[in-house]
Amino acid sequence: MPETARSIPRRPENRYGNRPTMKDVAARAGVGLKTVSRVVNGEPGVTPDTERRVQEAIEALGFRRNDSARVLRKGRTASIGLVLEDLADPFYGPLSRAVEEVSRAHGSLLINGSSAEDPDREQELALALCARRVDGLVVIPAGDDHRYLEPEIRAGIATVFVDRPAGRIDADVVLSDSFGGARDGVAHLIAHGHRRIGFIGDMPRIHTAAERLRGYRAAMEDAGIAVGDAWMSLGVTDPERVRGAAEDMLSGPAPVTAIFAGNNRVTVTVVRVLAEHTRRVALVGFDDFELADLLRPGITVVAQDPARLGRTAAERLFQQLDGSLLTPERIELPTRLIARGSGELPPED
Amino acid sequence: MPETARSIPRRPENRYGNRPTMKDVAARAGVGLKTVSRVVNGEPGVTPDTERRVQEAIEALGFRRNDSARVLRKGRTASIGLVLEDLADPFYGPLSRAVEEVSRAHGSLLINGSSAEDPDREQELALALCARRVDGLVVIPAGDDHRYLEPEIRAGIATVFVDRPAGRIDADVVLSDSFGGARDGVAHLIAHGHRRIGFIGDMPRIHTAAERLRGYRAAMEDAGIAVGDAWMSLGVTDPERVRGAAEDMLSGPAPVTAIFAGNNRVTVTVVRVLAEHTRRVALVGFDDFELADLLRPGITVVAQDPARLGRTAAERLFQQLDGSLLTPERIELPTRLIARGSGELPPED
DNA sequence: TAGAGCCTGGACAACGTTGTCACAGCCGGG
DNA sequence: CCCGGCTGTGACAACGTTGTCCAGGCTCTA
Repeated sequence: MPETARSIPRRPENRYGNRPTMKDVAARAGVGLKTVSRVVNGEPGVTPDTERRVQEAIEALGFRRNDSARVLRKGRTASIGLVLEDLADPFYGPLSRAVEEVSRAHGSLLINGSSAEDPDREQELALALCARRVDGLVVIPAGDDHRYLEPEIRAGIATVFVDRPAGRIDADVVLSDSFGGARDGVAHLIAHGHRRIGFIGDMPRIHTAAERLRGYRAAMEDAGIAVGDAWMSLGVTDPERVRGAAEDMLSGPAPVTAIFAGNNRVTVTVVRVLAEHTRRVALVGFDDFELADLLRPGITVVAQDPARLGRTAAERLFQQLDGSLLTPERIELPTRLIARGSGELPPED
Repeated sequence: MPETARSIPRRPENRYGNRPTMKDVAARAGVGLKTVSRVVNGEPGVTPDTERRVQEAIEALGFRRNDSARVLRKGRTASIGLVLEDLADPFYGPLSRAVEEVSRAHGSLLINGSSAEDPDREQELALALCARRVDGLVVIPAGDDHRYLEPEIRAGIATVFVDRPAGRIDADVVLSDSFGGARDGVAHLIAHGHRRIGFIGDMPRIHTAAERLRGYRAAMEDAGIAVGDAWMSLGVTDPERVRGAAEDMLSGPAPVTAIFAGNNRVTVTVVRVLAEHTRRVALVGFDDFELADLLRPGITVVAQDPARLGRTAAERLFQQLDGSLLTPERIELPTRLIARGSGELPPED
């Protein structure tokens, strides 16, 4: 009596391309399922001899534990998510690398994605990561309303925001001191004799951009300088428009003699524009960038420490996970002014 | 008779901090488990009225599907892994961003990690990703033996290597034409009159480094120039030693009049060294980098297209997954010489 | 040598989801 | 009025692992 296909409990080709499971290993080694589990996890209570047999079977079958099942059972995924603005932005390289290092030190993997500065995409990404049940989330906000994360946080997903604060929820935040940095940078220009100082920055709906603008205003006010109508350019971000904004400030009857650039992309564009002018215009940029010291003159910058931002955030995340359940806090890291020449040029009319 | 604790089927605080499950949603909506599943997955066959009730329950409880369980059941994780050398290296930013974009277009998440150029760490990472049952793997090799991936590939994990070839296994590979690029770059220097040309590159055990060296030798040989003993520096990689190597080539009785730099980190260091010398030395670097055009002179480079590398690799990966099960192939992308000044300087003794 | 205690190993349920299948109710045609 | 099919719904098993618990065999002591 041949067995019919019907009578065989279907094992439909095991969709991971037919991977061996612990059951298979157990059968081959002639031991129980749990014993294999113990060997795989290095749990005690297995005779050396049994262990060897199991190891051989694992080797022979090419078994690798299925972490999905493990996660389902244990509830911890040993992975954290990172939502950033753009993986390709050099500012975020060291930041994510630092997050990764800390994560690795805690035995976690890093899952990440770019929001491309789009709030909807940020939300979509963050929630997808939550559906994977990452243990924690490091978010560089694109949007300004993060209430959508409330149920997740309540459900125990650790969360830290970096570089920009969270919107409308109470959460851990790690920031650079954008206000103070910008104020110092502008004050530096003022100290070198400038009065007509331009500011080019990102959209003020971005917190850091707003803070830097505030720092600019504060420094000007401290020096008793009234800000000219045409000295500020807000919300321009693509190179062409930054270029236009810079040209505008540099022309007219009373052109600026110095420019403060709100982030490194703006700085670089401004450097290009200034290279085309004969008049020497002073420049201080927010954010350091590679080769800033090699240009002539070197570019004076207000430097953040992206690696430290990332490290601090990630460490805070794992503190949350360790249960040292601190109340949400706002951590501001100091910036550092690096004088390289461009910020020390005297005014030239 | 009060129920005793024993008699209650244990629901031990549900370790995801107590997340609602489909069961909870079903109970609340007064429907069956499977109906909730149907609603969540947008499957047909649910009355609008029932669907509304379920949606309300989902909303009220803050339910989010547990993808771990889903993965366990379905066998596809909708995520791919990327093992790269260093997240913080600007060369890999656009590459990983491109992989991410393609991945996203296919509805997959990206999990990544840095090997830090350490073969063991590469293996550890790749296997950890396999244990998570990523659907596919994009690897920038650090090591030169990838046989450890054989069981995984057999088990159905799609795999593509980028930037450097796989070692000792037959797999898809996407590369830049390092040999041709280096040959062209060196030929460019020769065309501008140089005969004594130095080469500073990475360890020849790295395939790209070896290929670039080969390109250098080929160009020199084509021009009938015998390579001087002191003209080559291989395997130096940290800035201090690159600096030393450059200084060595630039001193002595017959110093080089031009340098070919094997990758962008070397190029940048060489730029720094040359800036300290009065003698004008020509320079061509492999890899483009931001601001190369702003330096004086601008730096002539052999440019790769990292985004295209990443995109090509990721697309190939998803082709493997789609089942258009092409045989492993080696794809070489062309490089492009960008003349900016430093490579066109005439020899100066 | 019997009993207590320890050590090794295995049976079984549970994690939260989805695929399979069956069933109830309804409709229209014969 | 009956029957076949169609539609919406739910019960149940299975995915691969780990935690719990118990059994059997061993050693050690009285």
